[in-house]
Amino acid sequence: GFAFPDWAYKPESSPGSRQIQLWHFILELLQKEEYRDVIAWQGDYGEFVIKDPDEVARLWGMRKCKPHMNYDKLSRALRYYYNKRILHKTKGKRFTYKFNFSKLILVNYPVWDMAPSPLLTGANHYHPSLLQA
DNA sequence: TCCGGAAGGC
DNA sequence: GCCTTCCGGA
Repeated sequence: GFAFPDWAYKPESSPGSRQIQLWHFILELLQKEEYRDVIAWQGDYGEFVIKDPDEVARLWGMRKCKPHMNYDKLSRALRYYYNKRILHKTKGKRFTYKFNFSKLILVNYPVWDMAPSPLLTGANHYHPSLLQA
C-alpha cells in the first residue's frame, strides 16, 4: 500500500454522481499548456494560481452546463475541499490554492511533477493502474 | 477577497 | 455526496 490520498484514486466520475469533479477539472486545465494564462502551477509543489478567475469560472460553467457560474460560487466549491483535505488556501497569495499532494507522490511519481505530461492527456489519465507504479 | 453556514438540486 | 446559489461577516 502506498500513501496516495484516497481522492487520487478516484476516476473521472465518482460512483454516485457520475459527474466531473471540480478538482479533476482543475487538474485538467493545469496540464494543458493552452490555459497557461488562465491557471498555472506556481510557487511550491502542488500550488497553483488562478490567473483569470472569470475565465476559469466560465469554463467550469460550460462543463457543468451552469451558465451563471462565477468565481464566487466556484471558490465556495473549492472551500468545501478544505475539510476533505484535497485543497487548502495559500494565505496571503491572491487566487492561490495548493493541492494536498504528499511528498511521497512527488518522489515516487515523477509524472506528477507539476509539468504538463503527455501521459496525463487522453482518456486514461488518472487511471488507478497508472498510479500504482 | 476570503470565509463558512444554510438551503436545496440532482 | 458534490456541488450551486445566496449571503452575512471578517
